[in-house]
Amino acid sequence: MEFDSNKAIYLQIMDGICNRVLSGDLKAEDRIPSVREYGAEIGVNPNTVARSYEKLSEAGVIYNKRGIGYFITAEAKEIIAQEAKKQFLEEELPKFTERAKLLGLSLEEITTEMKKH
Amino acid sequence: MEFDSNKAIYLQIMDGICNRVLSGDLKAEDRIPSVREYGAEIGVNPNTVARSYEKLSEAGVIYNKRGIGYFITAEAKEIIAQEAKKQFLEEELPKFTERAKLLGLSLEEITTEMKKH
Amino acid sequence: MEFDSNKAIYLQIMDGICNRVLSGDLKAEDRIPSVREYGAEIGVNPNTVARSYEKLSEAGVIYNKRGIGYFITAEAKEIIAQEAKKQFLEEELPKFTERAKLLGLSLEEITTEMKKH
Amino acid sequence: MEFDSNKAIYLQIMDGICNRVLSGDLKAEDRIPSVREYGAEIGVNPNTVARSYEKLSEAGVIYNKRGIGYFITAEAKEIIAQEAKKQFLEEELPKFTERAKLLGLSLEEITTEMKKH
DNA sequence: GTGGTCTAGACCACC
DNA sequence: GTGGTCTAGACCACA
Repeated sequence: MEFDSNKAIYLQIMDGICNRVLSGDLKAEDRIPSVREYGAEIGVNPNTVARSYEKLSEAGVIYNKRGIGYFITAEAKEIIAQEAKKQFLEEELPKFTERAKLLGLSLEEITTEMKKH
Repeated sequence: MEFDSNKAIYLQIMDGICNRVLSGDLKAEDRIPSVREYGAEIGVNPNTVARSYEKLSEAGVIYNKRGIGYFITAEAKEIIAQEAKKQFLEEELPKFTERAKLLGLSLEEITTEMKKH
Repeated sequence: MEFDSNKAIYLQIMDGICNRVLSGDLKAEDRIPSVREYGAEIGVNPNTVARSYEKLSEAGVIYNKRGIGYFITAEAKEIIAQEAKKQFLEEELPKFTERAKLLGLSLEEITTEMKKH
Repeated sequence: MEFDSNKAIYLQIMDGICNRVLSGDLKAEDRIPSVREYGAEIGVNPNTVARSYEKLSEAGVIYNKRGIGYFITAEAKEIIAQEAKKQFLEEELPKFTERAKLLGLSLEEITTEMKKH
């Protein structure tokens, strides 16, 4: 797995799991790999994976069954979607539009460009 | 001057100068303040300002006249605009659209939202 | 380690690493010492070593794994050789020949002299 | 006049005058411009030009007639040629050949390349 | 005055 | 442990 070295790895791991939940790849009660397993799989220190899991647990996206592993919560998708949507509309979108404006890109150019993706 | 503590000061200084060039406030051959002067003005260590200047110099936005100071290059505006546009279209926009797609937002919703700003 | 006081230490550190890559002493994916370690070893402030590493990183000769250290890139040797050759043929050699011409030295004299070394 | 910002301007001025003597453009007893004149001509602070003239005087390449100006000495060409030749053969040429060797360039390649200039 | 370099020491996030 | 950033203060060559 490749990481953008400009962003903390544990955050990128969190994003990866959240995105898999959003996309439906991970569903409620699915088990995710142990920190050791997952760390080995993506070539990252288990401590770093543990940090991601800890944060996700705090957020209510996953929960721990002692001695068994981590599982996706029933509310995970909802939590993530809600949080993500809010942040997207209130922070990312305004920043994005302002930046486009500064660069002299019109709304038409933007939408044209977005359709390519 | 206020700085966002989430971003390195030297980067924010660079951004500040680039924006002043983009806005036309700084023009080709204009001299920018000495590292000591500017550092005192914005309450930052001269070394930190020097770091910004060095980076901008490498980027071709400013150049140095020995013993005199730093000056805006003739190509500064072009370089900055080009770089910014490239980064926007190749990195930010794709990330943005992908994120919107993941959140289930349609192109119409996005554009509606963008028009508000 | 000894340094030529006419040249910035951080440049000499860079040269040292580049030469070790060229000679094959350092290969792709090899780890180089941490800034603290290397600084202590050669009697130089870690900040100065860090500056060298940063520059080499920008040049694509080494890359950083967060929290782990710096490693030689796969393209390092190629980049260094190419850059060195380019600089030699386009800058040093012309300067050298012009200087020889100005001093009234013929090509034969030069080559004879060069064979001695 | 253009200067390489990596080398002190006063040294570049000295080189320029020495080269003009070597090439025969400036001959014994020729007057060179006053520091003020020359500074204005090449866009350099007169102090900097003065520094060059001072160094050249020390070296015996030019001499001063009080109130009149600076003149090329009779021995100038000889002094420069001798000094330059010595430095060239003992310092520049060995460095040059070693560098070529390091880059894997053969003597034939070098001479071929030199003939182009 | 200008920038360039270096040292020493500190704090931080991250692994 | 790792590097990234910042401060403070120093010395230097140069204009």
